[in-house]
Amino acid sequence: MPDQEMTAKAKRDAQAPKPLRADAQRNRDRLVEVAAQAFAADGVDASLEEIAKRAGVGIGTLYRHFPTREHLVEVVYRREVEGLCHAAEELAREHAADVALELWMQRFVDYIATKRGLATSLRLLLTTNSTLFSDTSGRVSGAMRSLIEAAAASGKIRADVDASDVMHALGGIYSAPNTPDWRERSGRLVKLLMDGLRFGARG
Amino acid sequence: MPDQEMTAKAKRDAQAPKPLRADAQRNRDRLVEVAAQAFAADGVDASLEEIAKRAGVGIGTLYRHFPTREHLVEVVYRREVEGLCHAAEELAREHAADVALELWMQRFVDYIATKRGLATSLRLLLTTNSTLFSDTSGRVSGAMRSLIEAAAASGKIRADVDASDVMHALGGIYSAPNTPDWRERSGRLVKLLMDGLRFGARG
DNA sequence: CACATAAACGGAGGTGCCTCCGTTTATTTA
DNA sequence: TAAATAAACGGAGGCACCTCCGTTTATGTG
Repeated sequence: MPDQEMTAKAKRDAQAPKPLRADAQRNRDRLVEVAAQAFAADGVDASLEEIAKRAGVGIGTLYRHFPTREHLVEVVYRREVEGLCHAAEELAREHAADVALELWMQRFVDYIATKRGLATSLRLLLTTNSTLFSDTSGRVSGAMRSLIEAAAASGKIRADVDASDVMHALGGIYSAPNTPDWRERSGRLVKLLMDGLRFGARG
Repeated sequence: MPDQEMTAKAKRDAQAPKPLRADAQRNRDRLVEVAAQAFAADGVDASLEEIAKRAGVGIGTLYRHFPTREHLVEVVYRREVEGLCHAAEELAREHAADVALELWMQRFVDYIATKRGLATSLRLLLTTNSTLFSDTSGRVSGAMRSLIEAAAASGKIRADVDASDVMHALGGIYSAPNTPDWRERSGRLVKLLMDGLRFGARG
C-alpha cells in the first residue's frame, strides 16, 4: 500500500468522516432546509414522512442521514445559529454600525422564537450532548459582542455599555410566554433598547 | 342543597380529586402492576398496547388513566419508592437492626437498577415535574436514616457514622455502567460496607 | 466510453401510538 | 328490586415511526 494513499485516507478518517457523494449531499441539504421550515411551521413534532416527501426523497433516505428526530433537530438548530452569526457579519458589512446592530437584534428575535419552538426536543439533546449549548451560546454572544463593539467604536451608540448588558436587556424576550403579540412586543423592545443605546452617542 | 352534602363534596374536591369507581380502581392498579413488570423487563419503551393487553383492559382504558407514557412511568416510579420505604419499616420490625439495614441496602440496589432503566424517561419528567425528584429522594434517604440510627442505637453497628456517610459510600453503585455483573458487584459493595459498619460495634 | 462497484435511494410493511365513540356496568334513587 | 344515569370500558381506525432490502446511480478505472 503506497504511503501517499495511506496518509490521505488516514487524514480523512481523522476529522472529516465522509466526503459525501454528490447526490447524497444534495439530498441532505434539501432535507435540512425543508425540516427547518417544517419545524418552524408545525413545531418539533412535524411528521418526518411529510418532510421526506416535501424534500423529494424517500423516508429511508431521511433516516439514513438522521437516525433519530433529535439528530435532525440538532442540525437544524445549529444551522439556525450559523445563519444568525453569518447575518451579523453581512449586516456589519452592508450597514452603518448602529443599523446593523438593530437589524441583527430583530433577527435575534426570530432566532429566539425558533429556539422556543424546539425547546422540548432541545432539552433532551442538552442532557445528552452537553457541548451543544455552550457551542451555540458562545457563538451567538460573540456575534453580538462584535456588533456592539463596532457600533460603539464608530460612535453611533454610546460607549458605556457592553455586550453582556445588552444581552441582559434582551433577556426580557425569553421570558414572555407565547402570546400572539409576542413578536411585536419584542420588536418594540429592540427599538426601545436601540433608542437608549443611541442616546448620548458621540456621532 | 343540604350543607352536609356540600361540605363532603368540597372536601373531596380539595384534596382527593376522584373517588374512583370500584372497577376503575381495580383496572388502574392492575395496569400499574403490569407496567412495572414490563418496564423492568423491556425498558421504558415497552409497548403500551402490550401492557394494556396483559392487564386485561383495552388500550383506551390505559390512556384514560395515563394520558402519556410519562404519566405511567411516574406512577410506577413513585410506587417503587413507596415499596422501598415500606420495606424499610417491615424489615426493621422483623429483623435485628443490622440485618434489616443490610437487607434493605440489597433492595436499594434493585431500586437503583430500576431508576437507571427509567432514566431516559425520568429525565423528561424532571424538567417538567420538579417536585418528583425532591419528593422521592427525601423519602428514600429518610428511610435509610432511620434504619441506620436504629442499628447504631442498638449497638449492632458502630455509632460514629451517619446516614449521609453511608449514602455517600453507596454512591459507587450509581457510577458503575450497565455491565452484566453490575448486580453482583453492588451486592459485594453492600456486604463490604456492612462489615465496615459492624467492625468495632458495641454489641 | 463502457464497465464495475460501492454508495445511496426509496417505499412497502409491520408495529405502536392515540383518539373517538358506541357499548357496558357500577352505583344511586325511588 | 328495578330503572336511570354517570362513569368507565375497549377496540377499530388512521396516522406516524422506522427497518429492511431490492433497485438505482455516481464515481473511479481500463
